[in-house]
Amino acid sequence: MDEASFLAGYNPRDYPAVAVTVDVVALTIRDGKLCVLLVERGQSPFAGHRALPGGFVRDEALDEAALRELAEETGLTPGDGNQLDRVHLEQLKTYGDPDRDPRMRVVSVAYLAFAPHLPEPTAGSDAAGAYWVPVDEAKDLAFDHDQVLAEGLERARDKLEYTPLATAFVGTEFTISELRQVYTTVWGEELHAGNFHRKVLSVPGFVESTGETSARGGERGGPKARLYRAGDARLLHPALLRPTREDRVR
Amino acid sequence: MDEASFLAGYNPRDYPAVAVTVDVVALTIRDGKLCVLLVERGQSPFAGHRALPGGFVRDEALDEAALRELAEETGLTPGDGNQLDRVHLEQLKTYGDPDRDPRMRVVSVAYLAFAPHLPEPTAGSDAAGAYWVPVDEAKDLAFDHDQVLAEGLERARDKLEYTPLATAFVGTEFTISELRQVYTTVWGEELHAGNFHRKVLSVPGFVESTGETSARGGERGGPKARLYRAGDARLLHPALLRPTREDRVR
DNA sequence: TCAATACTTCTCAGATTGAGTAAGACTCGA
DNA sequence: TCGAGTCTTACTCAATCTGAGAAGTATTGA
Repeated sequence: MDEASFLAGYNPRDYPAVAVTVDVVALTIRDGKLCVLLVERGQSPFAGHRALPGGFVRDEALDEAALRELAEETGLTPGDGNQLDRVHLEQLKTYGDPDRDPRMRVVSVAYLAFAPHLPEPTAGSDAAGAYWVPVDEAKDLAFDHDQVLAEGLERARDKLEYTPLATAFVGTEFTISELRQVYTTVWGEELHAGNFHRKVLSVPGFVESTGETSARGGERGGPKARLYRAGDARLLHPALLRPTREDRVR
Repeated sequence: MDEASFLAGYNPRDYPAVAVTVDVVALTIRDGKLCVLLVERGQSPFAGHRALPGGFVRDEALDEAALRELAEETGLTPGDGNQLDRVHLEQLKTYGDPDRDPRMRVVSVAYLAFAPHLPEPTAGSDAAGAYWVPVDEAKDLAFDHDQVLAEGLERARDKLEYTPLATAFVGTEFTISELRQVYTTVWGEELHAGNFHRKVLSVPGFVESTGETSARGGERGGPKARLYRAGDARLLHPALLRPTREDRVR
């Protein structure tokens, strides 16, 4: 289509019908593992495969559609004072290869969601077919969802470096250790506890002290730890860089 | 829509028709200024306003649609050995507010393009209505394109820090000074020439020497400079951080 | 009570950064 | 042709940041 016909106005009936959906890569940490929310597909295509939760966009903004899908699959109601209100949602990427869905042209806007510990979706609800799966067991997903998940994980790992995203995985009050465990879980690498501590406290606006102390020490011993909450920084400066970056440079 | 009806199959006729377009934020440096490619709108809505180049997605991948739109508006043919082959294209974000186009629901996938010096689109071609505009003069654009441009610029400024993106704005062979001018132009900040030099050469894979020297010195004096080409790094480590980040942290 | 754990702080050497300086190559205009 | 000004490149140095190790102490489970 040239510029003239573009300006002449839209006539979508001249083009094949396109469906627009949202898919959500919802990540949380359960039992020390990074997990993603998946749904079981009952019907063809990809019957028996698992897929990212998602669905058609209605008369709503794309962000709203993503939050709605997440709410439906987790069984939680947004704005209800539950953990869903603390979920961090951001757009990941849009996937629109002509043959990514065998039935028709589907353009899917993928979202990335970071959540603190959410309850297991309850059976009997709309969310009956959804459950949390450790990311390293989430393979063979329907459509191009393997790729979507992979790109979502890469984005999450990167954002941990230069944004306070890690605080979205813990409760409103947390210890430096809990925060460090988010990093080690998502990155799959151990971090030097002392240096991490120094670094987190030295980045302006990353965390602020509550003045309180945790109720008890670690599971296997150790002293009580001071509690912090997320600060007002939107970017970490200086950033918390991953130790072994050289591998990922080229 | 609940999970059951989602799995039951798509029936897009149950939903309002949605059009999918691509819009391109094409950036280049001309006369020491960061410029964006805009087209003039002749028709309502937003007649007389300028807009980002874009159009409907056909039976093609989204990336292909973006490259095609860019080719049509610049008057260049992809794969033709011209500068278009060196353009770096990446997806920016998808915009889909229900009322962003007054005529119907339009979901637009925005792309960011970084180009070395491209020719001015020639009059008489399809690209007659397109021209390069310094980004600080690109205001009052049609639809939500002010916002799209703003987010594209922010992305470009960020990516200069941790990717070798700057090399996409210069020729295949360039001097360290030319590279530094890309940074100062995009960031709008002066950089210490000596430190920049040291830093660029110390980042593995950022640039590699050609062994050659520029044909002449700077416009107003100075010695000839060594020539480099882009290296094989995809990420800069350590990154080239902007000097005044504190302002942007919260 | 003991051994193990782990929060927090400290130390120290090495690397990196920002700011300044300097030698020499080059351009332009007088 | 010469001199002033410009620019590339390299070097210096103090301040800061980093990674690695270790110390001191509080707390846990056995």
